[in-house]
Amino acid sequence: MGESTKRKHTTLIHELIQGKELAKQLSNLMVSSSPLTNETNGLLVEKILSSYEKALTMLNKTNTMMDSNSSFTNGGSPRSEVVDHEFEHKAVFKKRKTMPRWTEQVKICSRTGLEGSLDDGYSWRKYGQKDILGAKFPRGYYRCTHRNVQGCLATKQVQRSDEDPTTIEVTYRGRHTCTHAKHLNKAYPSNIKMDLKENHFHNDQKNQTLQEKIQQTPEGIFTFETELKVKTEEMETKEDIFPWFCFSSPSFGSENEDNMLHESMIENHFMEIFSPAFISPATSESKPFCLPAYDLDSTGLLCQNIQTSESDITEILSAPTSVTNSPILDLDILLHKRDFDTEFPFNTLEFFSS
DNA sequence: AACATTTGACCTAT
DNA sequence: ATAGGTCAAATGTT
Repeated sequence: MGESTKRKHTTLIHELIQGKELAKQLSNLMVSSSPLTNETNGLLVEKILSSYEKALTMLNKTNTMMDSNSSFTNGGSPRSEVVDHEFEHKAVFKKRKTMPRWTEQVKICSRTGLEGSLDDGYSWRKYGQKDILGAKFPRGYYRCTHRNVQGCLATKQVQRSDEDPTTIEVTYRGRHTCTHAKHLNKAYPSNIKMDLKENHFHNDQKNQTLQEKIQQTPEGIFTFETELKVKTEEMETKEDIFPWFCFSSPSFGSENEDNMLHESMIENHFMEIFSPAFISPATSESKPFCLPAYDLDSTGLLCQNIQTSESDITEILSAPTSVTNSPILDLDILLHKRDFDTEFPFNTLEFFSS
């Protein structure tokens, strides 16, 4: 590469570094004010810094390559595309490492195995599963559904705890930058109780299937009594608290978008408390009171669509995402959970202690 | 067709 | 070398 081009590159890098530093200073200034009211701004700064970081990384890499490979000067060549993908790929690993990370431990009722709180208000897509050395249960890897569309890099890992199989450890990485988070939907009216009571589970055929399926469940995970407890175990990056951990925010209730998220999050949690397994709105596209399609994957966790052959049980608890033909379960099921318990007795403790 | 999960291969960090 | 994390082709579901 020519000397003048190289000098231009150096200047460009210098400018980028300066911009990055300025963004950092701005970020520091913002920390002194209320971090919650500044969440949106913080996100913005985070994005700015990330852009600078990316640009610098790419420039540095290009510089190195230009030095080592003088023929590599045509930016639009197929080779450069390959290289770009390489950057991207490596950047993913690098970025993951520096991303905010925190773990939430979700306690599940020993009798249920169903955990509504795994619905954290965002839609996730499973992209991998791994057996972890020394761990009894595999770890599931999830990324934000809107990653491709909006470049949202949030991911989570979900794994059932070894010591206490009634606990599920969810490790989040990265903050959501997408705007499609389900919790934005205000599809759930506040008069939940009334509306729910209007829906009746009166499909006897389905009921029969339910009984059969539950008895077939090898691991006896399901009952219809739920109870949940969520605790935040670890915050590795305190400023990157997941929105719905911020219930005590003094600014809660104001009109900014973030706080509206909080509000609907609480709404969702309210729903979950009543019926985590059945009315959790995790993936349903704003179709109130229709069951989302849920499944237990081999990590023992709820996931969206029902495909696992082992999980025939999910036919019971799943509903097509289409409104028109959704079988509807409602609180009646919950209200009659005792009936279910006596009708389909099985011991989930056995499962969890195995 | 579009979008989901599964799973073996591959990549990176240690 | 190995474990953990991610990719992507195959496959399933709606």
